[in-house]
Amino acid sequence: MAQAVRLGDEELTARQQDVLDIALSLLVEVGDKLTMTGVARRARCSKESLYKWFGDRDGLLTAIVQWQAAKVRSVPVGPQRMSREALQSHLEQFAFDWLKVISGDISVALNRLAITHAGPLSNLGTTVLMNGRFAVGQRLKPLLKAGRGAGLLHFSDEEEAFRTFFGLVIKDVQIRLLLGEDLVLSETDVVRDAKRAVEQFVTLYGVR
Amino acid sequence: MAQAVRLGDEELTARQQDVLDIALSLLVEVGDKLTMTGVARRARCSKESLYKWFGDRDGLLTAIVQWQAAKVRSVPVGPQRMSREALQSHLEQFAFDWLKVISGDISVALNRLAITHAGPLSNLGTTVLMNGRFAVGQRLKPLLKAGRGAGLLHFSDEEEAFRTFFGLVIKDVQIRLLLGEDLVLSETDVVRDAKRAVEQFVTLYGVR
DNA sequence: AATTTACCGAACCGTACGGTACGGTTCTGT
DNA sequence: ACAGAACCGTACCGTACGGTTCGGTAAATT
Repeated sequence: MAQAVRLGDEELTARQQDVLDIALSLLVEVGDKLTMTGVARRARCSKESLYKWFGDRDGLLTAIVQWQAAKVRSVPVGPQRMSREALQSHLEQFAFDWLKVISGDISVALNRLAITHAGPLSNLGTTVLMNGRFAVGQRLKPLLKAGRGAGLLHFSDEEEAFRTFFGLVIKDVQIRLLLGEDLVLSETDVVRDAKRAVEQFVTLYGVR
Repeated sequence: MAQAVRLGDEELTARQQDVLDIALSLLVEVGDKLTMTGVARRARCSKESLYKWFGDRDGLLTAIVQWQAAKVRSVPVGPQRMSREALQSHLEQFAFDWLKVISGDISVALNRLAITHAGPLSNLGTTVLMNGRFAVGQRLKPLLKAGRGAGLLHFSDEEEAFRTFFGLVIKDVQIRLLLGEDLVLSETDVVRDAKRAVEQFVTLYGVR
């Protein structure tokens, strides 16, 4: 038996992980027209295996989302001593990474998928929300609190501060991409936008 | 022949307008599971008429979006003399209205629909973008420029100023709603958020 | 070697839905 | 009053796709 990786309550063999990667790339190409037959053909596996592994189509889609989410988890920033420059630099790095992810093909495809199947029937929307906006909040808030602890930031409600950071960084980028606008963000664009967002955030929440 | 209303290159009879309203309400209920048979049954018309009037399913969806967009157009604000209080009040009103629309069932349903069918094949995404984000920009920018003309605001790039306003007002509300989160915004919530967004915007772009 | 397990490929089934055809009915204009 | 257009309701067709079944194959297990 090949190496298995735990994911939620399931464990995935290497083969199944490969299939999920292939299915994800296919999803990026064809969007919601992703079909079980198509996945099977591209992954050179049988539909029977897909149903055996993932239950049904919704199970496959959920597995794709969770598998991608598991890959994205990154290291949390520790609440170390914060200089003003270090805080600014961390925030810029954060904004940069986030913008990069949000504007990537994979993020757009997964968010489209989850939005399409949003509703009480499927939990895809919840999953994407938890692994997207929520997870980012969990990683940013310690940084904000460290900044406040060092006397560099001032805010009473960390959730509200985070949501403002969200707005300043993402602006209208995500909705425009989701609606299909051909918006190309060069590396320098992203760097500039991230810097400006942090600058504005510090203007609003910075001390002195 | 009943009264006809021009819409794009088409003109719609009163009956067709009724059908579009009914189709829209059905869309809000069932989302992307909207079916031609369902529309025909709810609207008490024949499928044949639907196809005669709107061509195909995509034509019906496009007509729904355009019909709603035509109803939403509101009066532009004139570039009158601006006091600081008047500008602030106008911006707050603007933010309030916008948040209200974005968080409404109809906006969520139409944006979901357009995102689902985004891509080079259908222009639904473009239509929603043009009548949503773009139209709002066209209405807000004169207000911003009037504020700048009165020496109350400072910015070099009005597009950038608008996008910042967008981020501060909408924050994560739209994406959370699109992903199916059961987010209830009371009237007082919206008022408070709109005020805070304008306050922050003025902090960033206000003079003195 | 025999048996079990896991898988592939392909054929197959059921159904939902987009789109069309057609007979009957109401509306409209002369 | 009458003709014709517009429309309703429904039956029907074709297809795409989710899901199932089955025969064949190769590797692992006993």
